[in-house]
Amino acid sequence: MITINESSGVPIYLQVVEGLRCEILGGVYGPDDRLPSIRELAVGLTLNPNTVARAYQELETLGVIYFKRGQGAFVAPHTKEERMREATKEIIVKVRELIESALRLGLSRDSLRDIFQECLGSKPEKHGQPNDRINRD
Amino acid sequence: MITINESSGVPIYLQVVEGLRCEILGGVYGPDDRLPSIRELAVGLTLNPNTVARAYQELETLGVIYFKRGQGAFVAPHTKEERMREATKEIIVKVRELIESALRLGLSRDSLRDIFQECLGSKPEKHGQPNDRINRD
Amino acid sequence: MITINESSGVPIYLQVVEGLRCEILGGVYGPDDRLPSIRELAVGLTLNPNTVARAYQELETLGVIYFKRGQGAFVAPHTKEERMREATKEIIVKVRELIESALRLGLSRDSLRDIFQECLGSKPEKHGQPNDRINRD
Amino acid sequence: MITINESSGVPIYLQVVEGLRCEILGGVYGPDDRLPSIRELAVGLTLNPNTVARAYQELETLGVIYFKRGQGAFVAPHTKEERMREATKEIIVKVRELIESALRLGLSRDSLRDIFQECLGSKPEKHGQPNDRINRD
DNA sequence: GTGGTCTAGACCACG
DNA sequence: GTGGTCTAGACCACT
Repeated sequence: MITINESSGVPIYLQVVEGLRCEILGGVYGPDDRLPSIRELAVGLTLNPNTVARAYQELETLGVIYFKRGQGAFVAPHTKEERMREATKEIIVKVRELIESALRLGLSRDSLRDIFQECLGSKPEKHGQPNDRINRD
Repeated sequence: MITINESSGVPIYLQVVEGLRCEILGGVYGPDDRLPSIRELAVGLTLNPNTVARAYQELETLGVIYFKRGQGAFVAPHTKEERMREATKEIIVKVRELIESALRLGLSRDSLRDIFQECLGSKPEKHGQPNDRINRD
Repeated sequence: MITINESSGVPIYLQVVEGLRCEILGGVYGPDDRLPSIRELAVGLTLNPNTVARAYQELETLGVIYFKRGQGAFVAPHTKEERMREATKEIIVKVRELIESALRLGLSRDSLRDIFQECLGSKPEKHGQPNDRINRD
Repeated sequence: MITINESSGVPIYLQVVEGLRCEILGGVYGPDDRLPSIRELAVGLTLNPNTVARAYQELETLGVIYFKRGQGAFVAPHTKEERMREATKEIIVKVRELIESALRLGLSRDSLRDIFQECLGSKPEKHGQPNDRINRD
């Protein structure tokens, strides 16, 4: 399910975009599967249909989905590998930016490496953070 | 020196904030040193004084600087260790967010580890990316 | 046979309209011949009967076909010359619009002439474009 | 000046897009020139700002303009040649579609050639069409 | 002042 | 039912 964080500063329509991309990547919707209609999703997420429509439009220009007139939106038949490559490229860009800003703030590469290790080592448990060493302040 | 990227999407005043924080961390300005005046910096960076003023305001609320009426802005007398801890905490939050979004996009922890290693291994050369393995696709 | 391109942006019912007009012009159906019923055509093209019905309606208002209650749709007894003149008029209108928009975009009349020559010179082969000179870049 | 035809069926925001593209191509706005603000243009064309904003967004994704936060929209510094090539490619696609539909309607290549010649030969005079031969019906 | 986002509600074309 | 377009008006962040 897609979750919307209204106070995160991230535009809602982008959260919808990312949420749907994840579901498609995760196999919730296979190639040429029909996505929920704009109105349905808008009701489900208690959003304005325009906001959802904007997300769908974004996904269309990204080539992730396509529309059939009067029938709805469908998952574009790209291979999972293609989409993984796309996702990986985006993450790499973000990692680079993060590293750059961290270095500018004066952190050493070694401490960054440690931080990565700590954060990555954590299991995705909902409650309780095993990395208290990092968390304390 | 602070460099401003007008088309990076990052608000200019935040670029100024980060730039000044780096200079302070780097020792360009010591505790209780006077920072350049808003006007001076605005002229130096060819920015609107309002933008620089907003950055200074932000730095004040962050506790990094303080103002003396009629005299200007001064570096708050925190220890360098304190500021490093602050910076580290911020980076950790960002790393966590990045990891979370990457996992949601379907990347494995192992591939993430690899990406970190690759990007971290890169020397901070300005031009040219040594990590062609990652860059190509 | 009529071919439907679902993702061409052209409304499906208009594709049906044009397809039938071509068949009538081509002599597949002569004056006062009975056209396939809406249901038959819908099944044959795997379309919604509503869509085909709308195409027939359009053709009726265009004067290309007429209906007999309970019997179906029939080709209106216009001469082939009349229909050709109609078709020609429509094409001329489109050509004018195209030229106008091209001129507004800054193309010269001479380059337009060249483009026409190139595109017209192409044989109506289904696959492969002989005009690589234009296509490449 | 941009003119909007409300009853042409063409979405208004696309008319704005094409209008601005023409003005940029025509040199009304040079590289890195500032375009009228969304609100200004909306008032000038008596459109809703949202509609104009959508046109500007479209132009941004097309790479024709770029935004500076808080300052407005500016013409992207592409060469006129690049833009001409783009425009030419689009026109070629349209010409091909037009020819194809004309052939399907039964017109011969020769008559098409004649129509092109007639329409192209016409000078862009506002009133009176010299091509009465084609116009009569 | 600038653009960006969101909501609300309307109308339309299409299937 | 579907999405597409448009308007109106609100609030926000940034310069």
